[in-house]
Formats: sequence, C-alpha cells, structure tokens
Amino acid sequence: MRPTVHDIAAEAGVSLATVDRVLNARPGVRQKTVDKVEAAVERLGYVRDVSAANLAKRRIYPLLFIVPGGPNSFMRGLEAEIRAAMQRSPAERTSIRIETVPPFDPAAIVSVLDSLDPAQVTGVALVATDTPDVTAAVDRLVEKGVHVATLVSDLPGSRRIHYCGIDNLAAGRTAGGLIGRFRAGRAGKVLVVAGSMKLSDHMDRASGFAEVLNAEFPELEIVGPVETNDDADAVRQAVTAALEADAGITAIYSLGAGTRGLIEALAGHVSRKLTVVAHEVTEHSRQALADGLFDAVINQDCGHEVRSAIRVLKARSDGLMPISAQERIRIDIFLRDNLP
Amino acid sequence: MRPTVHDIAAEAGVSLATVDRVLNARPGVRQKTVDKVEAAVERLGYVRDVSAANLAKRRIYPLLFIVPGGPNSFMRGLEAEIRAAMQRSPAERTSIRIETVPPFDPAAIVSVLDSLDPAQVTGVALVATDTPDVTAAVDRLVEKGVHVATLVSDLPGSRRIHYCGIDNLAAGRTAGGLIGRFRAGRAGKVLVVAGSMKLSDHMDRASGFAEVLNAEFPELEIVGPVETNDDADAVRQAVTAALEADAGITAIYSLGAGTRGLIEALAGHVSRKLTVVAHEVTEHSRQALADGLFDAVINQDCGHEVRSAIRVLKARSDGLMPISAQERIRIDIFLRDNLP
DNA sequence: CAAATTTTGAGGTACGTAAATCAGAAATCG
DNA sequence: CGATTTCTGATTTACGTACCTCAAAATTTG
Repeated sequence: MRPTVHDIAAEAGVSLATVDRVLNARPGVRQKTVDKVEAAVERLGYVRDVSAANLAKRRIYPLLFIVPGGPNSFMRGLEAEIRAAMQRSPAERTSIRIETVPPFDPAAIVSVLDSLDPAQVTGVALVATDTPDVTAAVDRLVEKGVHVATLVSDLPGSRRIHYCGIDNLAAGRTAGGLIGRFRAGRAGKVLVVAGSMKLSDHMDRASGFAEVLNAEFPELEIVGPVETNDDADAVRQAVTAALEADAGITAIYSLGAGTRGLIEALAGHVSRKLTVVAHEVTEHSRQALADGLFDAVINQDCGHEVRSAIRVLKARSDGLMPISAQERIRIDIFLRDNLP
Repeated sequence: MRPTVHDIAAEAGVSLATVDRVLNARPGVRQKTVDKVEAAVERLGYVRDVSAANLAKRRIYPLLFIVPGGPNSFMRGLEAEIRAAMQRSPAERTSIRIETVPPFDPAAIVSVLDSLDPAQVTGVALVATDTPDVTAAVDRLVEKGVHVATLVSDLPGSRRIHYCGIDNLAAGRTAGGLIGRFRAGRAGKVLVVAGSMKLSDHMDRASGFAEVLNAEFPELEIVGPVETNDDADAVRQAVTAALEADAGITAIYSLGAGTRGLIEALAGHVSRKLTVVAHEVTEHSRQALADGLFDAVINQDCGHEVRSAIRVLKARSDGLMPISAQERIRIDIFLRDNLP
C-alpha cells in the first residue's frame, strides 16, 4: 500500500496540518519541522496522489493556441490536433481556445498577444514569424506573467519558455543526407524551394541542408532557395520555371509548404527522374510518395507538438520546469514503405 | 462547470444510485430508466471524472512483462523502459513485474506462462518466439482470463489481444527502399543478416525486404539471409566470411541484433564503401552511424511499445477495446543527421 | 517573567465517484 | 388480488488531498 499524508504525519510525529503545510510550501513551519517531514517523505517514499490532488484543488488551465489560417495543409492538421486536445480537456483540466490569424502577418499576432488578459489565460502556444515585433510582444506577455511556448517555428532570443518543434537545422541536414545518398555520387544541381526566410524554421532547414551538401556531397550544387510564401501556385510556377531553365537540376528539396504546387510541377517532368524530398506528411505528399514522385518526406508529428506544448505550459503554470529531454520532437522520415 | 453524477440524476429525474447503476453497467435497472439516464448524460455532455473515479475505486493492475535475458542491447533497452514504467506505477495504478527468460528458449516462456495465477496477474506482455508451444501456452493463459499482448515480435494465430510493435513487413520494405535508392541503380549483391527465422519479426523483415528488391530494384541480388542467433561473434564471422567470399556484395541489410559484430566485420572492409542498413538504435549503431559506417538505422521506439502495452492491457482489464489506430508503433529511420 | 509572536495540532469540509445497505415502490406472476 | 420479484431511492462511507478555522503550545521578544 503506498503511503498517504496520514502515514507521513505519523512517521514524522507531526500533525496532518503540518504535513500539508510542508508539502504545499505554505509558510509558518520551522525549518526543523520541515526537515522532519521531508525525512519522513523520503523514508516512506511518499508520492502525492495526483488524481486526488487534482480533485481537491479543482484547478483548470486556460490555454490559448495561436495558429495561422489559410489553406496550408500542415497548419490545418495542427489545428485538428489542437481540437483533439480540446476534446480531452475535461480529463486534462485544460480549457483551450484557438485563435486563427492571417499567415505571414506579424502584426496580427502582436495584436492578439497584446490583447490578452493574464487573468484569463495562463499559457499561450503560438506559431510565430521570427520578427522583432513578435518577439517584443511575446516578451511583454511573459512580463505580464503569462507563459509562452513557440510551436513549429521558434522565436530565438525571446523569453518563451519552450520551443515545441523539431530541430530544423537537423531536419535540413537530414534532407541533405538523404538526397546526397540518393544521388550516390552523381553530380548535379539541387533546387531548394522555401516558403519564407522570415520563418526561422525555413531558414534553419536551408542552412542545415547546405551544410551537409557542402561538407559531404560536393558534387551537388544548390540552386536557390526560391521563396514562394508557401503558396502552392507560386511553388508550381517557380519549380516549373527552374526545371525548364536548367537541365542540370536532378534533385529538389522542398522545405516549406505548397506541396500541391510542387506535385503539379513534377507531373510535367516525370521523365527526368528527379530525386525529391519534401516536408510534412499530408494528403498530397502521401499520394506523391505512393506514386513514386517523392522519394522521401520529412515530417514532424504535430500531435506530439501540441501535446508537448500543453504539458509544458501546464507544468510551468505549476512552477515546474519541463523535462527537456522528454519533450524532444523527433524528425520523422517517411518513404512510401513506412507510411502510416 | 462540467456536470457531475448529481446533475445527471437531477436531469434524468432519478436517484444518484440509479445513475451509478447505469454508468457502471450494474444490473437491476429497467431499460426505460437506462434510456432516461443515458439521454441525460447525452444532453449534459457528462464525462466521468477519471481522477475521482480512480480515487474511489482503488484498483491496481498487476501486470507481468516477459523479456529475453542475455546481452542483446535492444532487449536491455526494452527492460530499461519497463523499469521506467515501474517508476511511474503509483501514478498509473499498475504493479509491474519483470520475468527474464533465456533467449530463444520457447520452453522457458511456456513454463512461466503456465505458472501464472490469474488472481495475481491481470495482464501479460511478452517477447515471444513464434513456435506452436508458446502459442498454445498463450491460448491457455487467455482461457484462464488473463489478457496477453505480444511485444516486439508477434504471435500470429494466437489469442493475444494486441501486438505492440512495428509492422515488420513494412520495416523490411523500408530497408529495401532505402538500400535500393542508396545504390541508385548500380547492380550488386545485398547480404542479408538475420538472427533467427523462428522469430516472426525477422521473418517478416526478410520477406518485406525481398519483396521491394524484387519489385523495384531488380539490379540488386539478395545473398542470404544468414542466421546468427543474434550473437555478435556469429555476425562478425558470417559477415567477414561473406565479404571475403563474394566481391560482388555492395550492401548489407542486418535485420537482427548482434550489431557490434557487424561493425567489427565492417571495420576490416572500409575501402569497399558498402551501403549498410541495420536495425535498432543502440550505443553501437549510433556510433556506427556517426562514423559513416552505417547509412541508416531502422528503429522501433521500445519506450512507446512498453507504454502502449500497458495502456492496452489496462484497457482490456476494464473491458474496453484498445483504439488500434492510436496504438500503432512507427517505423523510425535514423541517419547520422537526425539521431536523437 | 509576562507579553507578543510564531508554530503546531485538531478537526472539519470539499472535490466527484464508487459501492454498499436497506427500505419502499413498482411491476409481474400465479 | 395478494405474493413475489424486480427495480428504485435515500443515505452513508470511503478514496487521498487541499484548504480552512480556531485553539493550544512553543518560542521569541521586551
């Protein structure tokens, strides 16, 4: 039978009230008594029954998720995962709200952040563009006592408590490792297609990719990155133009969204047997993998990211530090053969 | 405020006792009344407070894990994950015991299974050799009312309720897809190294691998599989012998354990620039990836598998069906660039 | 040493559910 | 129709923790 507060009280030779004061760090207990209680906790191996504690202190965590709107499949998937988390709200004692903002619009994010009432929200998770005004708004919010976590794309230099997303530098390196190995020493050019260099995740992927190609696969030359604002039509046009202009392109790394446009562009050049690596498993990229149009897709599990964000924000609201190692998001690689 | 059983009782116009009978499927309630209560639950959107319920019914789930002993790094990692789950036991209301059996010894597994008392154990998770005697012992145990889940390697045809592991056919296909693409059309032979064809996971991987190579990469010829009983020394000898005997081998797929032996064998043939894909991230394989000795490692997250097994066994003990989709274990691919 | 202050004890209520008892009501049967 | 049997209501206790009050004890201060 695992020990309860009563056992601790008996073991330490103090009253239940004192044990409670020590366990919950309430004032009015002599250090000597604190030590006695803590020793008893140690001896008996007491651990608080979280179910009972949650029941007694009927605390709820009001959280806000800020995500870009628009047709981006990945973001819609992310939103779906947040809604799934909302379904679990009762069990997790959370109260989650979603705020959709126009994509690539720092001002909109700033305006949402500045309008928040710390009394109404204990934690915010946001997909942010890495611009100084957003960073400043995050810092203002943190100053007001709200905990902030970044989602998918980080805001380095801000006072956010945690980044819930993959290591995009490593993701870029992984793409480089894949394409390099897939090309197996054959010289050629690699077209890099990005969404926006205002997004730190895209920046990082491009750097990581270039790093590996330069170091390990000097026979491959990078073309780009071309920026498309993650718009499918822009991607289609950019890729089509590049392929037609340069017959030396033998591989494509698409590190942003707008995958549909990439697929449309590739459809016109199947004979070139391009090596293609893209990001995020969506309906489109899944089909492209199955069709052999893509060789690999690098993915981040946005369900994990959302759940991690919730855990981290809750923990911080309770004054606990998140265990970073446990919250690491993995870089998934999918071929047609291991698609879920 | 979320509704409680009291609200349901008031809404349905029945007593608390009746609500309790309906919610917990206790007998002695007319269908008409059941409907009334269920309608009220529906209307108010009642969901049971799991914390409170767990507190009230102080149920614990006695579970048993059966894992092979021996030096196999992967199995030791698995055991470590089980021990980590034991640490969380208080919070999860489980009481976990580990039974270590000699590897590749069906009789030992059978003897453990047959010695179990259904009153002492509600669920068993085991890493099994796919032999008829083990299947029969599992079925006997299930007959006695104990829930059984297979871990890592499945026991198809048995009455186990769930398999907690990766789709090994898909894993083999993935290895085939990787090696095929890495070889990029260059003809050659691929040495396949397996542990034991008595393990259904090894069987499946070999089949999946062959399937993809035959269908998509006819320029690659399979040599083997050679069986090594997952013994590192046996692997070293087998690989060394094969490499020296056949200069046409350009790739190796190691689908079992004994990775240390593989690395030792490769060390003597670095000049051959072999394409190597192995299974399971361990200390050794991690180093081999970093050194460029391995091109990719396919991994199953044994932490996930253990946690999934516990969820599934608990759910079944409560008479619930596990949600299969949620319990799927992913096939992870690691290059040196995305190692965690 | 008395007064003021701090520390501790004793006891209670609450959270939402589970599970039990027992009496009374309603339905069913002969 | 009365006698069973089946259902339902009312009430109670318990789970382990949080949080509250009030009084008593211990300690410090003047």
